Amino acid sequence: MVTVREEMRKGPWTEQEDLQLVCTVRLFGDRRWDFVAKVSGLNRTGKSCRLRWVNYLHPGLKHGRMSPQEECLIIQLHARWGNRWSRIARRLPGRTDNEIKNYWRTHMRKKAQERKTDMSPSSSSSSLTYQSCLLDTLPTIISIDGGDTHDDSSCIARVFKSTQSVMDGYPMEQIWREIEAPSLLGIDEAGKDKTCSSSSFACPLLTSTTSTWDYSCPELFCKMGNPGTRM
DNA sequence: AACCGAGTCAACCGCGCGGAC
DNA sequence: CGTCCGCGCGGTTGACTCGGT
Repeated sequence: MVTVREEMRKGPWTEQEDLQLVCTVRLFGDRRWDFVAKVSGLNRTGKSCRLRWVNYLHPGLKHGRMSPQEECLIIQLHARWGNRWSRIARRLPGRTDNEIKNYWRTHMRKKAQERKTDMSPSSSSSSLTYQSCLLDTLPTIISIDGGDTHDDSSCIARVFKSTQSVMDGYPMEQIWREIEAPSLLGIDEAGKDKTCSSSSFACPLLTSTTSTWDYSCPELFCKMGNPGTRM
């Protein structure tokens, strides 16, 4: 018997692999990834399978550009929690931590570059700052985390609404310039965040505790129609 | 038409945490 | 109580796309 240890496959997923993974997850659930990886016949690690599922195949995921509301929410939540992408993602239905992380990095890099070339003091002349906006809207978010709000969708709507009104007429340009000092907000970056751990605000389709996901969800197979497609 | 740089996004890696034994 | 193992998270990388020159 030749005991050649087969190399685990890496790199982009094929349509066939996606299909295999989806079938296996349908059968066994999305918790035991090592097991799923084994029984699926995919020559992939459990980790890789989980990542593919969470970031691409999971039903309910949105793909495409962030809406202005989502952008605002990301800014606010990042100011509050820092790089806790998974936590931020739970507040954004259909978005993954990876997506948000990528989005943030892309924009931060861009804005950092812009700032480098634009260090003129006049740029900070505005008396209205993003942080002051944030202080206005923060209670809304905190009330969601802390209070036992029950209706998720109405919570989202409220946050979006309040952020939108506050951010109205406030250029994203300036926002990005000001977001580097979240400590100014008096936010406890140690992030104990006791309140949010029990929050019921998370997207029902995205929470990591969705072992009870309804496998009959038709979206899955809509998605399977165009696996791996880029936008 | 070819080249180049910036932007985007999927995927990998390493680490830490928590549960099982 | 200590060790092992699986999972989740955050950071990073690299391939691909697109727009400008």
